[in-house]
Amino acid sequence: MTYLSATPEAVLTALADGTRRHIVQELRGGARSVGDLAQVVPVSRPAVSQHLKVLSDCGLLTVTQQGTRRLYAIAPDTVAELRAYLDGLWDDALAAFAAEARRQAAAKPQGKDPK
Amino acid sequence: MTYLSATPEAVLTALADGTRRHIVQELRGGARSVGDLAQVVPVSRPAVSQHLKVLSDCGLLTVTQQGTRRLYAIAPDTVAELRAYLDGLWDDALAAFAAEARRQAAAKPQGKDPK
DNA sequence: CTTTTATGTTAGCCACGACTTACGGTAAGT
DNA sequence: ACTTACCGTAAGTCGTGGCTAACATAAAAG
Repeated sequence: MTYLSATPEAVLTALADGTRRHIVQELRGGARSVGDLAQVVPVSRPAVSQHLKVLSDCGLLTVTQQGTRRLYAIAPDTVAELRAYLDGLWDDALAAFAAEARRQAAAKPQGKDPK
Repeated sequence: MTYLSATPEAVLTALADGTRRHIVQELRGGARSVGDLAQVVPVSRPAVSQHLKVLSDCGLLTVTQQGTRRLYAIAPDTVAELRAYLDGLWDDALAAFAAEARRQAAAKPQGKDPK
């Protein structure tokens, strides 16, 4: 629980399951309880509980206990980390793509424009 | 040239596997061949080929054949689509988080939420 | 045309994980 | 204290998917 280091790989693995994506979709509007989510997601309540454990273990959800109920909500920090991870992927891919385009333009003497 | 990519869900499912993430990481620097990737990834060459098929089927990689070799590269468009999908997923969640923080700061008592 | 290189494809085995049922535990209401 | 509501956990089943090994394919080289 004290593992603050939520690796983007773990978050991606968690988001691979469709039921977990469904749960995250439902949490867009705000925090909700387990039984509340179980009424929307087409699986049993324990299954929802297991998915919530996975999502909170990877740091994507936070838990706040109110009496006998537990409210789960999306953790913005982990979201920001995942976005940064994908941004890095996107930037490097774009640079490589541009380099490839330049190399192909230089190799093909179609317009003779080596930039 | 720009093929229609599959759903972001398929991309997330593809990125769930660690070996496939490893392959994508290796492709950040630019396009590489299958045998070249098989020397870096700790699995057999056919396994790499299967992963590359999954990654290109979901639109995340592009293939360019040069003689007997096949060069795989990251498709920036699909990465951008995935980023947009994820951004749409948490945009509302971030607003809900801010609203929740304000509500908790304003309402001190533990009022039940009749929903 | 035969060989070599580089890759895609298939069959089969095996592990991981998603799901359900059943049970245990905790907090509020009566 | 008893009951009810809400939730987490354990055990077990079963489908999905990743891996290796063996075979098939295509293009360049000789």
